[in-house]
Amino acid sequence: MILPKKFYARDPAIVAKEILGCILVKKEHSPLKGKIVETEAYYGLSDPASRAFKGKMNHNKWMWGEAGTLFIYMVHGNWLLNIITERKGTPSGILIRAVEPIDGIEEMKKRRNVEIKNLTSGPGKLTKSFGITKQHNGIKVYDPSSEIVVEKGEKPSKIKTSRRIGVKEDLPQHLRFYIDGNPFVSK
DNA sequence: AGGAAGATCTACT
DNA sequence: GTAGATCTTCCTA
Repeated sequence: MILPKKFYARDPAIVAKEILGCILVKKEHSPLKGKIVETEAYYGLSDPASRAFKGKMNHNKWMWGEAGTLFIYMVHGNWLLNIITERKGTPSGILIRAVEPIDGIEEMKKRRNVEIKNLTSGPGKLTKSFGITKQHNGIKVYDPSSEIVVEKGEKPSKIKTSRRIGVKEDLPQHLRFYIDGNPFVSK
C-alpha cells in the first residue's frame, strides 16, 4: 500500500519519525526497493539549516510545493533526497538519510560497486544506488503511477533520535530519527 | 570568477 | 578514529 498524500501533510518531525520502516520504491526494469532507516526533519524559514531559510530561490522552489513531492538537490557532489511535508506554500520537508536495500541489490551494486553495507548507508550513497538525480524533482510519491513511490512498511521496533548531522547551525531540538541497531544507519 | 553546500572516499596517525 | 582532497550545481560579485 502506498502512503497517502495526507500522511505527508503534517509536521515534518512527525512524518520523519513515522516514515521509518516504510519502503522507498523506484520502478525500473526490475524495481529497486529499500527500507527507510534514517531521516531528518527540516523546517523552512525558521530553520537555519534548511535550504529554504534564505528565501525562495530557483533551486529550492520545490520546498514550497505540495506534501509528498520529491525535492532533490546537489551538495558536495551528491544528490540528496527530500520529501516535502505540510502544505503548499509552507516550506518544510524530510531528508532521507539512509535505507536498507531489499530488492534490486544487483542493480545497485552495478552502479556503486561496493559492499552491500555501503550501498545505501548515507544520503549521497542511496541516491547513487537508486540512480536518483534532479530529473526526479517534483515527483509525487503518493501517486501510484509515479516512477518513485513510498510504500507502507512495518513499524520499527526501536526508534531513536539525535541532533542533525553535518549542519553548521542546528536547532536545539532533536530532528534526526533512526532505527536503533540497524547497520545501514550512517555514522 | 569564486565560493559554499544536510557528503564521501582515501590515507594516514 | 580523524584529516584532507574532491565531488557538482547554483548563488553572489
